Amino acid sequence: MDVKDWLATIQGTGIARKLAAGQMLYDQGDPAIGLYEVVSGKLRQVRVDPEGRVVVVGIACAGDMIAEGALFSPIHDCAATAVTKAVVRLYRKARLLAEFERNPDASLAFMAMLFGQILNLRVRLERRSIQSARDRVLHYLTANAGGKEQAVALPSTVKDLAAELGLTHEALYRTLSAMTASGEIARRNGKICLLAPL
Amino acid sequence: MDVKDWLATIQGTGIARKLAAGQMLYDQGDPAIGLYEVVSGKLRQVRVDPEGRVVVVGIACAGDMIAEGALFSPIHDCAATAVTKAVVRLYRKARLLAEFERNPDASLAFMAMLFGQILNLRVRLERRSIQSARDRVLHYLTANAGGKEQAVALPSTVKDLAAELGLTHEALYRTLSAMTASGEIARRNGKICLLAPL
DNA sequence: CGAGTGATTGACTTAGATCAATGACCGTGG
DNA sequence: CCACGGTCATTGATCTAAGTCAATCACTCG
Repeated sequence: MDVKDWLATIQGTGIARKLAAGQMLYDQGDPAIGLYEVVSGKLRQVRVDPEGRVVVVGIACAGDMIAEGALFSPIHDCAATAVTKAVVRLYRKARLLAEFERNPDASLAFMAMLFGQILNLRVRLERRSIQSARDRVLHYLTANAGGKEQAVALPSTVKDLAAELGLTHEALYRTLSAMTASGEIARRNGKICLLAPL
Repeated sequence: MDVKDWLATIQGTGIARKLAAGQMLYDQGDPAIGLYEVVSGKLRQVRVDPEGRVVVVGIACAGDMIAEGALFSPIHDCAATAVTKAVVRLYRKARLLAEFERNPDASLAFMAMLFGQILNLRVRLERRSIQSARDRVLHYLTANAGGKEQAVALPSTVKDLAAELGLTHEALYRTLSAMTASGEIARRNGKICLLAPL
């Protein structure tokens, strides 16, 4: 059983909320009342570390869940802001916990979802161990390419992708240009296509 | 309820196994039969990515759990090798799943543990967004310092720490030397002490 | 007692960070 | 409707921190 299936079963209990582009859903440190499913649009999750540096934790798209930590912590450990117009659905802590009490399959589905995130984080961390900007981009593309012709839609802006890859946006632009010039990739309306090596 | 408490309740079901230093517990791709608790010693978890690069996923010490993914995947996604002489306890998949069916608190404890890992990974990822080697080291130290005088025991070798921080070992040695010289840190028998700024 | 590995330091090079400037685009308000 | 402020995209020039190559010493293990 998948989280989505299971969420569907308690769908009625979710409270929908609309966000305008740029609107903040919650801030780091806000009391956590539950977790959210992204129904449409994109949200940017951001953490600021003790020294004041800003780190993009991730970009959540339709279907993703955010703030799972709400179940285990009284406050949010990162902030979430709508990048585009967005709709989210809130699932209250108490209700979810009750569901877990009652339905072990739901628990398992939730664990699997959490573990999926762990895997995702591991891959992202692994990527940061790659020195070369080009190889890092390639790693990202191969890990995320989908569809008939290997294409990746950029999560939000190129700047965000740069942050995700741990590069400055300038370095990423340059790398992307170089890779386009060398025929490794092609950019088509907001997507990056991975071209097969000859 | 904490995972440890709960594990303690089913302790009897764990199967202990001894490892010599350097011995591999399981390899990436091996069938996963369950997850392990590290009873003593240290294990290094390593992943090799499709291009053949080696990435240290983490160093597990006594009390840590490894291979949680076993519950959700038929094979191991990384390899685990004993760094020192070590003892691990195996908890079989089926038994854990049965426990989850029966005891929702166990499920919750397990989820909390998984979430703890997510948080840990997030912090590590965040650290990689820091440019300067010095600041990265500082971030690591402040995040991990414990005890009366802020000290961090290096997980295994300095080389491993370098990998964890995403630096070459040379760069780390130099940074550590510079920081020692400037009085920011002190090194005492395998520990790094964070010295308060004047 | 070698062989293998970690720790440490030196010299040199380079990829990417920084600083800087420009054009495109978008929403907003007068 | 258009001017304006803001942000993103893109490219250039410069600089430096960290990577790379290389050598040495210490230590452990069979």
